[in-house]
Amino acid sequence: MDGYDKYAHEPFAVTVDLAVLTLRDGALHVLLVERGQEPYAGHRALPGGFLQPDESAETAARRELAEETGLSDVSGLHLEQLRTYSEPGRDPRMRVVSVAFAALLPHAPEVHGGGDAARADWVPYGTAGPLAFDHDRILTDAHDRVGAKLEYTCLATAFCPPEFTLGELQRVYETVWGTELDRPNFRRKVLATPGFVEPVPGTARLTGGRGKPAALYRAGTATTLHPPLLRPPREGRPT
Amino acid sequence: MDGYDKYAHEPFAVTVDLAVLTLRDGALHVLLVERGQEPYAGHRALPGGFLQPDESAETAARRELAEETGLSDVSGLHLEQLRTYSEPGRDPRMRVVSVAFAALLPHAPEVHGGGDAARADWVPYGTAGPLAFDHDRILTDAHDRVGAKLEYTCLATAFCPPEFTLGELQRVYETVWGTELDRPNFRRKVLATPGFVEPVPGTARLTGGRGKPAALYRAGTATTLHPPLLRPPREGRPT
DNA sequence: TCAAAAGTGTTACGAATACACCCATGC
DNA sequence: GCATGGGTGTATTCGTAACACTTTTGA
Repeated sequence: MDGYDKYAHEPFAVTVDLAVLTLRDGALHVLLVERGQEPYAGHRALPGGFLQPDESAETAARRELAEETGLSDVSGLHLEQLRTYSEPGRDPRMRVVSVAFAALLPHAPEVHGGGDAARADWVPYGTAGPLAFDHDRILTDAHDRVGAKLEYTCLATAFCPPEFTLGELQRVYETVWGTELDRPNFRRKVLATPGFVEPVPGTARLTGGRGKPAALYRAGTATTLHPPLLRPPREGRPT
Repeated sequence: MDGYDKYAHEPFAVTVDLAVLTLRDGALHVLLVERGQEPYAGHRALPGGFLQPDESAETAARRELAEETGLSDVSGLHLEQLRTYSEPGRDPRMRVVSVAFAALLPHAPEVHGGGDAARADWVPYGTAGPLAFDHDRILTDAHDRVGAKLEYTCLATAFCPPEFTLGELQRVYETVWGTELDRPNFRRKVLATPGFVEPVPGTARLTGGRGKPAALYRAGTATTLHPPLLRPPREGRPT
């Protein structure tokens, strides 16, 4: 609008923040860093950082994840824009507009601090106390979004390793939603949706050390679920 | 993370872009401006502009809409973040990160150019030729998102005036999806979903000049649809 | 009387639910 | 054997699809 003067407008800092979710020991975990600097030094926060001049928000998200937590070249990392948080005052230092991402991981590799993060840890979802900035809000939004997308997309496979059992897939839904599902019905539903999963022939794996070995499946080619796999309507939730 | 120097990082310009959709004469229309300045002077583009230092993206979106098209104090304007476009090079002048919004309007008030927009017009969706910047992509994303959200939210009422008939609501679905729906079934489905619509007692309105006057409804309090109102699975669409 | 739009009824099919039941493995 | 987890079968219930039919208006 005002032509070409790069400094004609108040400069905005643009950052990315990542809500990295995974399943560990049957519980939803989130990747948090401990901030090494003010503001909020010593507090926990979502990993993230400033965009560099030549990279998109998606690129910056992967870079920051690698720098701050050691997660790089992660196979199967699902990265997806959540929304952008731009309220004035969300960072006390200056005007910061942050593009938030939700990231899903099949396994939970060990992480370590780096860059501006004093340390990095997997923390069970919901036990992290107040986070820095508006990161509690971002984390809640990420959880809501992931829970909703499980219903009508194949997103659940992003929590699973390349080959997985239907029991593992079901535990993804149960963990994220916090509900129990009927195993036979879940199984039929998933197998009846073309492209959701495809069998890996002739393979099986013991899961809990006990029980019948389960057949293995791969993620299929579909991305959306028609019809959707609706979560059971809990009372108290708005219809 | 380099502390407090506002100019330590390359300055990013932050803008908002709006895909404003409405129904006119039974067809989906989008609000486009004609750019008055380079780059893309004379081309059509989505309305939008730069964030100011003291406002959020949502605030900026409403302000730019008023400035560039004369739409201000619009009752029933539904505004919703779409995603943020941050690829380097999407604006030839400098690094611009744009927060895109989808906006839905019940009626289509007359609009006029203003600010940096030479003119503003309602244009039938799909007839606008190539838009400036990556605005074709943004517009497509907005249409996809709205179409998808009709399935599992009450978003359709955002296209309707405060009081509307079920026929009008059905036409929203049919226009956005480009399909025909069975009227009796649509009717039952909508009325069976608590909180979707509520009747306005003792009122009726003629719709097409002919036919039986239709009962009027208001938007209800629900925001999500359980179970969803799925669009008919067209062949060719991925399941 | 006709066309157009709203509204009701009915039947058939398919999906989701809630189970009971069988299979394979480790201990 | 028995506990544990995987896998199959089935009856019932509910939602949807398809379509016939009635009602109320303007022309």
